[in-house]
This record gives sequence, C-alpha cells and structure tokens, in this order.
Amino acid sequence: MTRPTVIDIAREAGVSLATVDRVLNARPGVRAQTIGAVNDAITRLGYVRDQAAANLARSRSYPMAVVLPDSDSQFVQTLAQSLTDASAQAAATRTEARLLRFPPEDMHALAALLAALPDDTAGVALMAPETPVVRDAVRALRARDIPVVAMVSDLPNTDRDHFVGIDGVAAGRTAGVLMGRFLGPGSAQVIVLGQSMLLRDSIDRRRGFDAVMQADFPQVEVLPTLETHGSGTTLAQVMAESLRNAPQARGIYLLGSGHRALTQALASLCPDRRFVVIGHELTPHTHAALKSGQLDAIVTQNPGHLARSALRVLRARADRTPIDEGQERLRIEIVLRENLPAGPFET
Amino acid sequence: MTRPTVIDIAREAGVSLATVDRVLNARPGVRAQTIGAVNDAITRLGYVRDQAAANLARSRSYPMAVVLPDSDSQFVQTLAQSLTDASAQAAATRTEARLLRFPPEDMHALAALLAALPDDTAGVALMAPETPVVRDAVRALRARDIPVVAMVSDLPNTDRDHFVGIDGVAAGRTAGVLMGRFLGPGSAQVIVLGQSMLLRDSIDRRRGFDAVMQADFPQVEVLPTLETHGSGTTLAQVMAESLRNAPQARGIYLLGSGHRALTQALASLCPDRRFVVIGHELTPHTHAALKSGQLDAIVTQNPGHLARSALRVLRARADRTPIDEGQERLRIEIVLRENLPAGPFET
DNA sequence: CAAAAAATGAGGTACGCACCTCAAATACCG
DNA sequence: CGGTATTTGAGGTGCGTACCTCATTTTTTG
Repeated sequence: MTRPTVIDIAREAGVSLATVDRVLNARPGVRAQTIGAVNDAITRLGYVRDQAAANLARSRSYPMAVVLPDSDSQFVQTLAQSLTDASAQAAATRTEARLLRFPPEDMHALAALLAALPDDTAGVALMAPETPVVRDAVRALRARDIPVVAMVSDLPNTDRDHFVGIDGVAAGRTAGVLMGRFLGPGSAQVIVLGQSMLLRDSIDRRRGFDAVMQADFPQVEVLPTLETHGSGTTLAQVMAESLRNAPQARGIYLLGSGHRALTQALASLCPDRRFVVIGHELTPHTHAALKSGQLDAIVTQNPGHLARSALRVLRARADRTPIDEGQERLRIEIVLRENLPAGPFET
Repeated sequence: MTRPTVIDIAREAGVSLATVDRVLNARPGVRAQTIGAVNDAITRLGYVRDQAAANLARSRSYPMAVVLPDSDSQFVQTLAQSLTDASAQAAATRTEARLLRFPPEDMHALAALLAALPDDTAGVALMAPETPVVRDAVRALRARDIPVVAMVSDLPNTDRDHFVGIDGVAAGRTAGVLMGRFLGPGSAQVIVLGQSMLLRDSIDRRRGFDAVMQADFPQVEVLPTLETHGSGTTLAQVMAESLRNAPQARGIYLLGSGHRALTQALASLCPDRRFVVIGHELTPHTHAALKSGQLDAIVTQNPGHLARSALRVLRARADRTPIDEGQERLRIEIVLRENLPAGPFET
C-alpha cells in the first residue's frame, strides 16, 4: 500500500483535483459540505501532505528577520550564534533568516529597523524589552500582517504571535529552591547581583526567587539587588560593601549570566569563605565557572532549541500550519557540574 | 541570487544535463576529466542538492522500524507515545515509522523480530539491553546495511550508528549531587531501590551515584540496592526491613522511575519521617509525585526529544547527510516541582 | 586508418503538490 | 422563472531532481 496522494483523495471524495486543492490550501469558493466531504476522505485514507513536494511546488522562500540587541553579553552572543546555525540549517527548507542587530538602549533605532523591513518579510523573531516604543513597533508589524515571535523576554501586551523562552518567574523560583536547599537548614543571607533592574527578566526572576524564599525558606534573608551596570569595578565596590554589611551572607544569586569579575572579587574579598553561587544562562563563562566549582548551579534555557523553535514557529505561521506545542515549549533547565552538556564551549 | 540548480551547473561546466546527472549520482560512463570539471563547477557555484526534490524524484520513502520492549513501565509507555507522535509528524517527510514491541525478557523473540525486518528497511531505532543475542542481531542488521540507532540504553559493542539518550553514569552522578546537597551536612543513610540490577541503566546510575557520594559526601552511607522486581508487595517488605536496619536513613534513591506503591509504603511505615526522595524519568506518576511533594527531584531525559532525534538521525543516515550534533545531543534534565513542565500529563 | 568502444548530448517522463485560467454546472434570489 | 452569484471541473505549468532512451560525437585500439 503506497501513500495516498491528492488524486486518491479526489477519487475517494468524488470531487475534482481542483476542489481538493482548494480545501487543502484553504482557498475560498468551496461549500462547507464539500469541504467536509474532502476532509472525510482525507481522514479515511490517512492522507498526509508531502511537505517536501509542497514546498517544492510552492518554490516559495521565507525571508525572515531575526532581531537582537547588539549587546556584548555572552548570553546574547551565544544566542546569536545559535540563531546563525539554525538559519543555516533552515536554509534547506527555504527559510532564509537575516540577523539584524540594534543598539541595546536605543528603542527608536529598533523601531526604525522594524519599520524598514520589507513587506514580503515572512516573519520576525525579536528579542527586546517591552517599552511603549517597542510595543507600537510590534503592533505596526502585526498590522502589516507580519508574524512576530518574542524571544527570551515576552512581549505580552503586543499582538506577538508566540513567545519562545521560559517564564522568568518560574526560573527565579527554580533558582530559589536550589539556593534554599543548597544552603541547608541554618540561617543565612543571600546577596543578589544584577546588571540592571530595568529588564523584565531580572524583575521576574527576582520575584520568583523572593516568593520561594519567603514561603519555603524563611530562615534565609534575601538582600536588596545590587546593580552592577555591567562594570567590573562597580561590582567589586558593591560586593565589598555588601559583604561588610552582611556578615552572614552564604549565598550569591546572579540575576544575569554572571560576570567575569565576580570570581576575582570573591577571591580577593574573602578567600576563605565558601558561598553557594547560583546564576542564569549557560555561556562560555558560566560553563567554565561550573566546571571549576566557582558556580554551583545555573538555571537556563537551551539557546539552540530556542533558535530552532523561533524559526519553526515563524515558518508554521507563514504556512498557516499548527505547531507542536510539546516540541516548542522550552524547558527550564538546571545545570550542575555533573550534568554539564559536553562540547558546546570546549576549546 | 537564487540557489543554483543542476541546469546552472551544466552551463557552468560546459556539459549537458545528462552528464551532470551522471556525475551527481555516480553513474558510470563519464571521463575522470569531465567528472572533475563538473565538480569544479559545483564548488564554484556552491551548489547543494535539494534533498526534497531529489527524494521526490526518486519517489523514495523511508520505512523505519522502532523497536521497544513491551513493558508496562510508565517510562516505556511514555516513550512509546512520544515515538508515535514523532512518527506522525515525520510522516510529512516520507518517514514511515512502524512501532514494534517484543516481550521484555525474551531476547530471542527480539532477534527473530529484527531478522524478519524487510531488506528495504531504512533504519531501526532500538531500545534493548545489550546481551550477546541482541549484539548479534544488531550486527546482522548492520551487515544488511540497515542503520541502527540505540535508544535510552547504549549498545556500544555493536556497530550501532548512533546512540540517542543520556549517559547513565552521568545521570547517576547528577542524582548523587542533588541527594548529597539536599541531605545537607549531617551524616545520613540512603536507601536505594531498583527493579532489577540486570539492566545496564540501573548499573550505570548506581555507579555514578556511588562515585559522587564517595568523593563529595563521605558522611552519607549508601545502602545496597533493594530489588523490587516490579512488585508492590516486595517493595513494602524490603522497605520495612531496610528501615529497621537503617535508622538513620534520610534519603531514598530510586534507580527507576519509581513505584506507585512507594508512597503508600512510606506513609504506612513511618508517617512522621521526612525523606529526600530522588528518582529518574518524568512519567505521569513521577510528575504527580513531584507536584505533591512526595518526590524532591528527578533526573530525566526528554522523551519527545529522544523520539524526534532518533527518527531524524535515521533519516540523515538514510540520506547520507550529516547530523547536527548540538541538536541531537540529549540533555540530562533535572526536574523539581518548580520547573515542572506544564501540560504533558495534566488530566 | 578503420572499426569498436566509450563518452556525451538531447529530450522525455515522472514524483506530489501549488497555483492559475476558463468554462461549465449548480445554487440562490427576487 | 430568469438571471446572477457561487461552486466545481478540466487541464495546464512549474518546482528541482532522477532515470531512461537513443542518437551523435569523441576517444581508444588493433
């Protein structure tokens, strides 16, 4: 028994090929009753559309735009690399993704960039904070009928089609449980470090972290977030001050992916104290820190998966086909030294 | 600039289409010199064969066999479901996977099943313990030029093309670290429960677990594995005895995915004692147990990913195309209540 | 150098589907 | 009931490649 084709369906449904085609591709001009008959035939024969042949016939390409902040954070760099890899792969299915960057703080530049996208853009994957300017720009895209997926940080108040990434609050909760359990029963204080509390992810993580600590680990006191603004010097200063004021500090929670400077700061400020350090995102730096034991755990999402998922979802939107929820749902991953994935950042 | 096709190559190489075709498909009747000219043109233009169109023209399909033990363990059931879903999806790319089951203990039945596979089988995904009989059967498949990927449990001493799954030792190590850290500094004993110590995964996990405990948590004593052979009654008996002999037991390590009977056994045997319970594999049962707090953590692999990966790898082998290592590498996932994926087993 | 052998060209069909056009049939409405 | 709007049918073309046939050219060989 060979696979049924459109011809078989036409025969089975007692209609012409043209009608089957209209139904399959949701073209207008078919009675509801006829649509039903065709769909019946489809299920009866167990027909599945041959994607390869369909794409070949369409000979349509899918010019997508992937828009990322031009930040030098290792996480963004890693994600950019994953997206580049994913689009190279996707090229085999006519998905051509262009990587576009914008100055991290300049939302107007981002808006201009989005507005300048050609009308035939098949979809946009965007990582950006949700400011009013961004919101409007995204809404404008949707008004032009261009699908948009938000990456990493959601844009819930726009009409974005989909969000690929993990829930920041849940990620913070996860980090919180690990911190609480790793610290053990005794009372303790936890220092929290973040680049800037303006970013949605940081706020969400902090919220989740606090919620869990308060509910399940009341013996632990979580200190106010210290903002480092990406500077190593600032980091050393605020750390020094914080350690003076919090003699019981036994844990450090990094809202971001961590700083190259942290290790040095810790080593010089208190060489003999052992901290439980938990952060986010798997980058070359956190990978190395986990391996060497300077970091105890990180809570992360898989950037490769994120990149592939974003492109897959956009592709599905462009084709108006449903997506596999299970495959597109990103997991909140916990990485310890013991389950460090082999390979990604080995040199 | 659109993608070059065979026609462009013919023009570039100054030969006819038929010759290009002969070269591309390694058909005889072309001078070495001409072959070189064509290949030059190919590299010069950066031609990549459109696999979809090629397969369409070949009107080739990919009949695959997915072979699983006919076990009633929830993990195997979950995996079977994932594989069913994945093959439904893969049907769109002419990959037709048949699910075959064999009696869990009867390796001769498995061997017979494998030997009976038709010669046109495009690949076999197999989950089975590595016994001599299985080894021979897999080697026989390879001799028939049928690609084989091992799932879940590796078959290193056969010629299997690939292994999709996680390293059992590393998974055990991960469980060990979690156990050690969750138990905290005080001395403690850990009860280990397993269905049977004949399975490779159980042995590997136990090895990894022991290694970590010995090295990093010397204050914890890990007791010998109690074998339950899948029976609830046996479980209750051995647990009762073990708890008598190990008054300091504060942790329980489940080498398998856990038993429905464990919770009851614990509740009835020592209602007032709190254990750290760590297991493997995310199943409806462990999902519920995590949610209710009866289980503290599980170490697992994503069955959906495993299923899709197995089929993708077989497909790539059949097409003789390379695979994306990063995408096919399964992660050792840690699941706590806080990062429990939404959805999969909700009722 | 002629004959045989090998290499190449030209052109066609097929794969499963998308998408287009135009005519014919059918349904719907007042 | 006629006339218009809607549905449906028939048939064609193209996507990029595989594979086949037969004629023609080029190379090799005795």
